[in-house]
This record gives sequence, structure tokens and C-alpha cells, in this order.
Amino acid sequence: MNHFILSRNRFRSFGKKGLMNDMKAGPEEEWVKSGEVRISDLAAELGLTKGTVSRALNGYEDISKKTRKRVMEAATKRGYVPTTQARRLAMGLTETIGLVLPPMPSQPVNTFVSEFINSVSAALHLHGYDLLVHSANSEESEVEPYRRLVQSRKVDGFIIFRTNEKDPRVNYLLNEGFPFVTHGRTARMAEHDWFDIDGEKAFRDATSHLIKLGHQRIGFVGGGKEFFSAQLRLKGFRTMLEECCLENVPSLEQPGDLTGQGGEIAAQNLLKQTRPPTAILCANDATALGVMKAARELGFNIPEELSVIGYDGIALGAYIDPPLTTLTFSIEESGKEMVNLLMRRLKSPDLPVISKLASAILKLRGSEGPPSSIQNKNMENCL
Amino acid sequence: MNHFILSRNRFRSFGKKGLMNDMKAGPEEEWVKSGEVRISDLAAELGLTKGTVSRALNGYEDISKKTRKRVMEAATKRGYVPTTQARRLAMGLTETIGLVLPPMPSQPVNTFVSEFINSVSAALHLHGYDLLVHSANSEESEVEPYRRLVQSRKVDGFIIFRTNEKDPRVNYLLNEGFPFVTHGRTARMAEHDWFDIDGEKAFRDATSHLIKLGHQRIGFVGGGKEFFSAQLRLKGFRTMLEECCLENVPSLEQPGDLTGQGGEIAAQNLLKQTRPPTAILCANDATALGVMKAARELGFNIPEELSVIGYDGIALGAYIDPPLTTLTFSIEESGKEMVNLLMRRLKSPDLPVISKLASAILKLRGSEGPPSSIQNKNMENCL
DNA sequence: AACAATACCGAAACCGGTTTCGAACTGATT
DNA sequence: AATCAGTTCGAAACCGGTTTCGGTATTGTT
Repeated sequence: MNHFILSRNRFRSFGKKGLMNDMKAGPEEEWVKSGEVRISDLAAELGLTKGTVSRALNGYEDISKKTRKRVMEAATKRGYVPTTQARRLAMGLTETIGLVLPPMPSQPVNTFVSEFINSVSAALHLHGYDLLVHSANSEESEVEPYRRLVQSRKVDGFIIFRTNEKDPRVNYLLNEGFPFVTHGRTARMAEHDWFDIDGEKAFRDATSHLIKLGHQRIGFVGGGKEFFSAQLRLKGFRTMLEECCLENVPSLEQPGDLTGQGGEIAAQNLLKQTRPPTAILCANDATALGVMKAARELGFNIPEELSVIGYDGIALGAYIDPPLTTLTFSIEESGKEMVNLLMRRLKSPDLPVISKLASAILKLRGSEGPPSSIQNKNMENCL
Repeated sequence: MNHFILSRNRFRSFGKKGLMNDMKAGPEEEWVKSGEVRISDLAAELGLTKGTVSRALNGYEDISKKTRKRVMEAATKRGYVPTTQARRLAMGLTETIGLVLPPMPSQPVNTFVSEFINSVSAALHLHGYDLLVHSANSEESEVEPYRRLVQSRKVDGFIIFRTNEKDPRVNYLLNEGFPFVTHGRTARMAEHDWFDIDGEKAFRDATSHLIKLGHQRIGFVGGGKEFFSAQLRLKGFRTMLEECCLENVPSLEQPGDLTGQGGEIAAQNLLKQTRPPTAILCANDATALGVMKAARELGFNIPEELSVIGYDGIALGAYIDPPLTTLTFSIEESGKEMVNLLMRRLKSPDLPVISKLASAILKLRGSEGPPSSIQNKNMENCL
């Protein structure tokens, strides 16, 4: 009748830290909540040691079929689930990946972050890993959260996104030899795994599309110089201009900051020129929205008098007037691929660095079209 | 000279699980990475036991000032940081809160989730808690992720958002006696802590605003019936109509699904009526965007011929034409307050249930105005 | 039937901390 | 000098698992 041998820990109920009240309750009482069975309870109930139970549950070969069956059945019957903390401590790993949210713009406009978290978390789950999301405190250094997570051994690796060309987080983790994958390239991309969207190609495509429509004066609103991705987009723009023998006019390249406000300012600078561009390429959709707003206010009709193209593929772009043509990519794929890269790295830390480049596609929605007055002066030379 | 006594665990470097290569490296070598010092190392170095070191670091009273100072200094010098997993196992808590992302709409338009996660995570950090973000697998039951997290004891509590009136997650956790706080009310709100925005009042305000502008036929596009919040918004709308002696026309209340598409369909139903409304109130901004799109396509000028008001306060609303008037609230405050409620609950599980209601404010941006033909038939009776 | 090989399980160490208990030492009191 | 209370720390148990090692019991072989 040793059916209900209880370890004293049974009474450490959730968060209450063992207020052993009501200990007189009979052993047959149904006060057992899910997850309150320990491996030692199971072992005692079966007349085995916890080592044996553990091996039986984890598929060791030196357990007889009969015993294994007994153990498995008792485990499911009693609803035994191993305590994660204990298992992880014993195995010397955390099965947790850290993701530190970069400081948010005060007016966040795109849903990348939530979609990305969703996708990463789902992919991690397939590997038995958890996602720890940490927010960056703008008071302190950018690497501080990473340092804390590494030192307290809360995570086995990191997912980093929105990389800068010279990225302190990357420097720290490389120096520490700690596993991570970035979404976006960095100056040290040869030393770490990364996933990125081919923004250069994307902007070559977009530029080419505009040129084929007949545009010859194309403006560009960039992102912060610190973002590698923004530079690459600019590079794609320039490359295609050159390829098509179009002059690169410096005044048509405006800096931006990836926000709507930045787009407004940049658009004013562009459209108030004596010969304004007939099309504007924007480093992201938020910028494009700012550009469209400024264009409206300055009396430019889109797309008749001004074509606008963004980057990010935000869903909202489909609902504005005119719907925003944009470069879009799969966030879900990004998350999955990054998790694959990271899992590979965790399994075999000494494998050579690899990377993956995915492409964005141009989603035509209507904010671009042929310029009102087509002047094909130089076109024939090239196309 | 016992300065560098090393426990064998020193060599369990990150993820490699103790491949003790290079053990011949001299003790003076600088291969010690951050976070690789264990409490036993510290104890040996100081000629103390780990129990003593632990108590010294945790401020127990039975440690002499001299010893405490020695320990603290050695700890900072060697960069000792306790291993979280071990500490948590010993103390019987996880210091982790779970947040399960509900299934995402295919075209998410608002940034609530990322802002919310950011805010919750920051607030939790102040209390020494971590945020575990889990994504819901649409294949399985809604409560399954919660069950797993509870049983494997990965979290001490939950943050739940986007509640339904009858919410299986809430039922499960209440039954389990597991701590949680919801963002949004439920049918069992008397039994659990919750935080919510007063959507009813918000929609009374918005409706009142429209009525004062002269509108008498006001349409409403709701959210799914399962969402309590959507019902409350509808209730606010109806209440204010009644209060102002306006007839509640059933055909002016259209169901929606909180998406842009849903808004489009609902708007078509409303605007194709023989006497279309002069204003439409939408359960959220995504819906409002769909409504505006449909209105444009049907030739309604906004706000001259149709006023539109949304709810959520998405930043993008400021960049469309016309800028979307909306009801907005502080997501940061939501996160903070919810964390406060949850921390209180974790500290003293038996305290009575409390709740907090915050209010949304009407952010006028331009998508509403007086109706083109003002007929003040019934107004004088009420105002 | 004797012996080696194998299957199966218990015992114990371990992961890295926290916390309880009691012993040794200190200094003050009588 | 003996007693006593108060400091200060060591020893050991504990959290809940995993993994190594070795000892029986069983089986197979000649």
C-alpha cells in the first residue's frame, strides 16, 4: 500500500514556498495538481531509484522493456513532467535563446518585431528551446543586457537583429566566444553566422523598375549611416543608376532615419528643388509614408507626378491611397533560417561560419507609374 | 599560494560540455572568460565554504564585516555572477513570466504586440524577472502552451492579453491556481486580476464627439463576438446613442473581425444602403483603414461625406490621407501596471483580486468632421 | 557444471547554488 | 575561573534532476 509515498516537497505549491498547512489531509485526497509529481515520488512508488527512472524515461539501453513500460505508464498516469530547471542544471545547458529588443522608436510603425519574435519563438520551440526576450534600457550601454545574460548563464545563444556596421554587441559576443546569429550583416560578418535580405539587389530591382517606367531623375531617402543594410540599399540604387548610364546627382540622395518624420523632411528637400525627382526610393516603408505625406502637402499627385517605393512590405501599405509599392520579404522565413543557423552553431561550435542571403520581391501596389513627361534622352544608350 | 584553486567545472565552457582539452595550460594564463567562476572556486580561493560565501553575498547577518568585505571584493575581482539556474532551483522559483503570443493575423497592422512585449519585459526586469515568450501553435488547443509551461515549471506566472469573454486559458489557470494577469476582462473577471482600457467609455466619448459634430446616422463596425473588449465598445456606442435620444438602427451595426478586410466588407454594407451613415466608428484602426479604403472606392470623401474614427492609435494613422482620428492609450502604462499586479499576486497569493481600468483618449487627427448636411431634428431634445 | 558475457539496476557523485543547524570561538559577567 | 550569551563560520542537507560506475542476476557457451 505504498502507493502514495510523498516527498516533503510535494507541499511546495506554486510560489507559496512550502507553507505546510493542512498536512492532515488524507493521502487519498485529490489535491494533487498537475506538475506536482517529482521523479523521487515516481521512483518510490515503483520501488526503483530515481537514477533508474531517469534512464528509463530518457531511453537508455540498459533498462529492461518491462521496467521501461512500468515507468512510462506510471509517469503518464501520474502526470510526471521533469522540472526544467533541474534538468537543465544537471545537463549544463539552458535551452534558452536570448533576444534583446533594441530601443524602440517612439512611434513604431512596422510590425516586424512582433512577427519576427513569433517566428523565432515557433522555430525554437521545434528544437526544444525557449525564447527569452529582454528589453534594452536606453540608459546603459548597448552590450550591457548581453553581458548580463551571458554572465548569469541565462541563455545559450543570441538572436540579434537590426545590426550596425560596427556593432558592439557583435564585438562583445565574438570576443566572448558566445554563439549568436545576426539578422543583417556587419563589418565582421566573416566571423559570425548571419542571415540577411539582399537589400542591394532589391534596390537594384526597384531602381531598374523605375528606369524602365521612364524615370530619369530618381531620388533616394536613406536610413542611418550606422545601419549596414541602409548602406547596401543605397549601393544597389547607385549601381543600377550607373548600369543604366544615368547620372548620379548628389542632391537627389537624402539622408533619413527610417522614420516617417525623416521621410517628410527628406521629401521636402527633394521636392522643393528646381528640378525635383519624378520618383523617390525610400529605405523603408515608414520613410515612404512620410514622403507621401510631404508630397501631398506640396501638391504632388502620386503616382502621376511622383512615384514612391518603400521597403518592408508593411500590411498597412495596402490600405492607403495610393497603395504603397514596396519591397517585401518573408519574416517567417527569416526567423526560421536564423534559428537553423543558430542550432547548427550550438550543436557544433567549431563549424565554419555560414550565412544565408534571401531576396526581397517588389510588390507593385500602385504608388509608382510612368513619369508625366517622358524624356528618353539617354535611355537608348543603355537599354 | 593557493590563489588559483580551480574546480573541475571550470572547463565546462559554453555549450561544449566539458571537452577538457588543453588542460596543461598554466594556471596564470588569461583564458578565464567572464562568468566562468563558480561559488566553489571563490570559496576555495578564500578558504571558506560555499555556504559562507553565499551568505556573505546575500547579506546574511551572521557574517563578520571583515569576511563579507573579503568575499565581496573577491567576487567583483573575479567577476563572479551566480548561475541563475542553480539559484532558482535551490530557491524553488523560476523568476520568469510567460507570455504566449496568440495566433497572428496574416496581415498584422498594429504594433501593439511589440510595444507591449517591450514594456512588459522592461517592467519585469526591474523586479528581477525574465520574460519567456512562447508562440501559439495553431494546430493545438489554445491552452496547450500554458499547460506545458506550467507542468514543466518554466514560469511563475502569466501575462495574458487579447482575452475572450469565455477564455479557456483563464479557466485553465484559475482551476490550476496558477498566478496570472489579463489585459482585458473576461466572464470570470471577479476571480482574477486584470487590467483593461475602458473601451466602453472610449466609445461613448467618440460617439458623443460625432453627435456633437452633428451626426445622426452613425455606423459601427465591431470586432469578433468572442472578444469581450469588442462587445464593450459596442455597448459604449449604443449607450451614448440612447443617451442622446438617437435611434439605434440595427443595419448600422456591422460585425467585423478587427482586420482591414473585415472593415472593407462592413463599409460596403454600410455605404451601399439607401441612407448610408455619415460617420463610421470602428472597433480598431485596422478596421478603420479598411473602411476608408472602401469609402474611397465608393466615392465618399473623408471627412466631408463620411467621418471615420478608429481605435488603437497606431502611429501610421498620422501619415495617411486624411490622418486617422483614433482612440489611443498608453501601451507602456498597460505593461507596467500589469506587471505590478502580477508581482503583487506572486508575493502574496492570497490577497483579494484587484483590477485597474485605464482610459483611452480621443486623438483628433482629421478623419472626422461635421456631416455635409446637418439636420438637427432631434438634437435639441437632448443636448 | 563451470565460466564468461551480458542485461539490468542500485548507489553515489554531480550540476551550482541556498539554507538550516550546531560547534567553536569570543568577550563580558559574576 | 567558570558561566553565559553572542558572533561567526563549517558541515551537511537540500533543490530535482542526469550520468557514471560497479555489482548482481541472468543468460549463453563449451
